[in-house]
Order: sequence, then structure tokens, then C-alpha cells
Amino acid sequence: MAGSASVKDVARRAGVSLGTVSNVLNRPERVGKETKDKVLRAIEELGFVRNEAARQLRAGRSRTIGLLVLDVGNPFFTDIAAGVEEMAASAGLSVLLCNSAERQEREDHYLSVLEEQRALGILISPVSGNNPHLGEIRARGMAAVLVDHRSTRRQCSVSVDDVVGGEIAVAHLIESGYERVAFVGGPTNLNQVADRLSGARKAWQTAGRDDRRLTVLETTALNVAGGRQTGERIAAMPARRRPSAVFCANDLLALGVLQEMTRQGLDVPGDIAIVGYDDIDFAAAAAVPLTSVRQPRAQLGRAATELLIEEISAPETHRHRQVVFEPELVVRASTGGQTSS
Amino acid sequence: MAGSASVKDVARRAGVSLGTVSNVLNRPERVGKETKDKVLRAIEELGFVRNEAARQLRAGRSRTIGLLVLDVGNPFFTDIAAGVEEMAASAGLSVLLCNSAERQEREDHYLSVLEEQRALGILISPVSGNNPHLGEIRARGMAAVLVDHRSTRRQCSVSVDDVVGGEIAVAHLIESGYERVAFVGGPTNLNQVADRLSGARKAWQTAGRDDRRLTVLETTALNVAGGRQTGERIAAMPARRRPSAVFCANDLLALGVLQEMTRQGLDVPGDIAIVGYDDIDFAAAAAVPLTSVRQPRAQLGRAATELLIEEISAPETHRHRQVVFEPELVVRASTGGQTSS
DNA sequence: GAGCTGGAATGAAACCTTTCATGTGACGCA
DNA sequence: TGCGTCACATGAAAGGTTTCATTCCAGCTC
Repeated sequence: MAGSASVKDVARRAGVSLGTVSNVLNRPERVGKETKDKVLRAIEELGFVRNEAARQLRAGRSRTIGLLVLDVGNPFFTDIAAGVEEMAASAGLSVLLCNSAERQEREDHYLSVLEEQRALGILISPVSGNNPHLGEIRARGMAAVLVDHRSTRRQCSVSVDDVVGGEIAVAHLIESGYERVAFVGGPTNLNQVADRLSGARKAWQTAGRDDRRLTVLETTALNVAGGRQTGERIAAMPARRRPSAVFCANDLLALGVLQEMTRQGLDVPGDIAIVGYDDIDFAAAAAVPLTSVRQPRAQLGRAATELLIEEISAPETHRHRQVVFEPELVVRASTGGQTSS
Repeated sequence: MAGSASVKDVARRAGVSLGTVSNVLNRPERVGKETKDKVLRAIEELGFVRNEAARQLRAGRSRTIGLLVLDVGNPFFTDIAAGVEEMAASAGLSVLLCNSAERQEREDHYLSVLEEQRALGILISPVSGNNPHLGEIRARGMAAVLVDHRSTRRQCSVSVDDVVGGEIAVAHLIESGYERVAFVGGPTNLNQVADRLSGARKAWQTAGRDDRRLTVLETTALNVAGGRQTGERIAAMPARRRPSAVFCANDLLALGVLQEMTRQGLDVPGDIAIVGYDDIDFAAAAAVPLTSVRQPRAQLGRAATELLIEEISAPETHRHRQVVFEPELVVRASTGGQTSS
């Protein structure tokens, strides 16, 4: 009723000691059957609910890890979150999902919250390459793994090789015979964007093409709206200078571009081909299914969680590792491929 | 360094008492400037971080509310979450985002976790209409507000009138001259699905049409895959019996149907018109922009949070309310409307 | 110089759980 | 009968923060 019964109340009601109640809760095998039943009945009657704060205080640490992502609205990250949850649950840990919304101040806020909560560790896809606040927290002994962002030796990270990703995307466009290609993405200070562009350049050069002929259309954000704006710019170009294919830094951008192309009466891939990145479910579900660079999202989440758990359980012997997955090109209709899921 | 400096350590280092350190932290105006500086310096040097568990234990409650949604992968819910976060942040509260993934066992698990954490209150879009576990928790004094699910008098809820939503969707199809209409949605035990269908029926009858002529195509889940399967069924129908328009219970279904239609070479809206529900961003971003029933998602989140905060801060005088928003039809190309955002 | 005032600092108590060294009693065996 | 063993049960201590009644002290007034 009161929502405030404590072990003490339970003990009194059951006519046993405090410690016995605790034993029933945590080591039931050490308690006699009769006593156990009495205690369980008392718990039931009083509506006793364990106070996690007191438990944690006593234990000195929580059973929680934090997952701090750039954008919960992006299916890419919710898919990662699914992998994290799965792995964490099997280790008996809870996940605290936090959204920095790509803002440094929010990232810092949540880092503080997680540290005050005595989270066991933190999985973070950082807003910027080098957050001093994160450095401090790690220096105080907090385990942390970077997600979707490659780190230096001094820290664990799990990422996908974005340079290779950019490379296979543009190589595919070149092989398919597209001559005028544009890269769509930004802001360019994001690692993901920079690497994918540099991979694109690499493929371009490998094909012996003039670097200056790879147009870059910069966006302000990696979302659908940014893609639509870019789509307008493309549509406004004179047809003979318009790229015949674009490679977008993520699927949200690609979907925005696709929408705008269709709206302007341009055919995809007839007038312009599109390659996205991430291969979120909406990419395959688009009316013109998107060719995209698939990242193993759930696996990314699982691997990161595994590393984190390793660092947590054996901080002494733990050696930081940088896991890098290989991306995979999925060809669909938006570059003239067969429709497939 | 140790990540384990306590107020006691800080007090010793600064040469003051425990209580003074606490005052610096919580009521700095009551502390002399000189003392305050000493304490702050000690905090800095030791890397002291407040232990939230101890704080909470002492306070008896946390500064956290739980948000338990059906599917974090659905943008509809992440948009609600954005509204909740905004409102909660302005009240100085943190939000714990939990994903039941439409599974009752996970919902129950998170409810227990939230109660043990002594969350201030819970916002929940429930898996089923009547969860006894939630009832128990509420009986013990936990504040709770249902989200996207209308409740009875005994509880607060924030929802959108799904009957009206279904009505305006189908009325629009009738007015636009579509004769053979199908409803796509399921499982039908979900409130949302049942209400939207009943609204659809209402509009159908109002137009004087035979109730039996409104086909119902049931799905097993409200996602893109379910939509695609339904799309296959539709495409397999003989053209003369095929509906000329479908009303889908949510946008994910609608996007799935749309994709399949295009893949099968059917024109939208020429061969078949589509209306979705929720108006998530991907609806407008689809290659054939979707006509959809817009729900005020962020506002839903804000309103629910407001109600919850009210219930938390004045549990005695609080009277449960059922807030119901009106949905709004957004006409786009998928039913022959002008393309718009 | 005694007494008073108010701002500033103090430290013990309380919050609730878990752990662990200790206590109790029953039972079997010599 | 006495002793050892075993299975349970006990209760005090610890963990870090906040609160609040108390104490302290410098400065002021009469």
C-alpha cells in the first residue's frame, strides 16, 4: 500500500531477522522451507519492493550500462541498440538508452548522469572525435567503448570500415557505367562523412578519373530534410551537368534525395542513380529500393557490448582493441539492380 | 583517480565537515566564499563524483521517469520520446527509455525495474489493454499515464481519437471517388487497430455503402514486412476484384504495401491509392509521398509528461484525466493529392 | 566588557540493503 | 551422556549522502 515496506517491515511481519529476509531474496537455498514461505508471504502481503538504490549503495556499483547515441530517431542506431540489449540481457545487465541528438552539451549531460549513477560502463557514438569530458570519466576508471567511431590504441572501439564502404559504393557506380558522380554528405567534420568521402575518392582515382570531377554536395545534417534540399539543388542543375549518380553518406539523405527526384519527375535510376549507406529497413522498403552499403548493425551493438563487458570484468588484464567490420554493398533498383530485399 | 572519493574524503581534504561539503553541493548560498572555494578545489583535485544511489536512498525517490514504448524502432514512438524528453528536461527530470518490443514479458520486466529504481512515475504505451502487474504497481502508489491508449476514469491517458482518424481517412477515399476500399491492419486485438477500423466502417456507412463491401486484410504485425506481405496478396487478386484504395493502420504497413505495389508494376495512386496512419517523416519522404493521418506525436509526449508531473507533484488533489487529441488528414500524392511536405 | 545577534560550520542520525562472523539447537555417533 | 557437526538463523556493521538541531564565533550594541 504505502509502496514503502522495507526488509525490516518484512522481517517483523514474518517474525524473522533482517538477514533472513535478505537470504530469502538472494540465496534462497540457504533458508529453510518453512521460514522461506513465511517470508514470501510477508513480502506478498506488504507489497515489498526491493530498493535498488540501497542495494547499489551497498554493492558499490550498479548493474547498468549506458548507451549514448547520436540520434534515436535514426533506425541505424535503434538497430544497434537492439544488439546491445540482447547481449546485455544475456549478461544480466540493464541498458540505459540516452540520446545526445548530436549535441555536445547533451552528450556531456548524459555522461555526468551515467557517472553519478555509477554505471558499469558506457557505449557511446560520440558527437566529436575527442571529448575531454569523456577522457576525465575514463581516467576515473569508467569502462567505455566507442561505437561507430574508430579510436586510437588507448580505447576500445567497434566500427565499420567507412573508407572501404565509400570505395565499394563508388566502384559499383563506376562499373555500372555512371560517368558523373556526386557525393552527398555533411557536416564534413563528422568522421563517418569524411571517411566515406575519402573512400569514394579512392575508388575514383583507382579508376583513373580526375579527382576534381567528383562533385561534393555538402549537407548540414544527415537526415531526410537534408537530402531533400540537396535533391532540389540537383534538380536545378542543367541536365548536361547534372550527376548521373549520387552516393549519399547515409540512407536518410538518400531517401530525401530520392523523394525529391521523383517529385521533380526525374526517374531513378534512369535519370539519376542513388546509393545510400547503412541499409536501414526503410532503404529496402523505399518505392525504388535503394542500393546501399550495409553495416552489420545488430552485430556492431553486440560486439561493442562484448568488449565493454570484457573491460568491466577484467580491467587489469584487458587490452584495448579496435574491432573493424567490413561493409557490404547491397545492390537494388536505385542503381539498376534487381529488386531484392 | 579511484573513482571512489566520497564527501568524507572531500571534507577531510578541504579541512571542513561533511555537512559543509553537502551544503556546497546543494545550497551554495549558505556557505562562505572562502570555504566554498576550498571545498570546490578539493572536489576538483579528488575527482569527486556524487553517488546518485546514496543520494536517492536518502531522498527516498529518484529524479527519473520511465518511458516504456511498444517499439523504439518505430519513428512514431521516438518522436513521442522527443516530446517527453523536452518536457521532462524542463522540469529537471531524467527519462529512462525502455522498449517492450511488443512483448508482455519485457513490459513486465521493465515495470519491475522501474519500480525497484523508485522511478517517480511511468509513461507507458501498453502491450495489452489491462496489465495486472501495472495495476499492482499503481496500487502501491506509483504515478502512471497511458500513452497512445485511452484509459477508463481510474487513470490518466493521452491518446488520439483513432475512430475519428479512421473516419476521415476513409471519408477522404470515398470523396476522392474510390469505390473498392480495403482496410489493412492487425493484430485486431490492438486497440489502435480496432478503433481505426471501426472509424473506417463508420465513414463507410455514413456514405450509405454496404458494410460487407469494406474488405479487411489482416496482418500479424504493424511493420514494413507485414505491409509487403499484404501487398503480395493484393497484387495476386484479379484486377477487377482488387481494391482501388487501401487504408493502412500505420505508416510502416503503408510503406510496405507501397513498395510491393511498385515492385509489381502497379501504379500508386493510379492503380491503387494508399492512406497511412501516424504521418511519420518517412511517409512524406516516400517516393510516392503518402497520404496519412497525422498524430501530434511530440505533443502527445509533452501532454503525457505534463499529466504525469501533475500526478506526481499533487497526488492528493490530482484527478485523472483522459486527454484526446484530434487527428488530421494530410493529403499527398498516394491518393492523388498535390505533393507537399 | 557583558550580552546579543546572525551567519557559518558541525556532526550525528537516518535512509535500506547486504554481508559475515557469530549464535543456536537438533541430531547422530562414540 | 557428551561431543562434534550441520543446517539455519541472527544482528551488527558498512556503504555515501542529506538533513537538522546544535554549536561556534566575530562583530555589534549598550
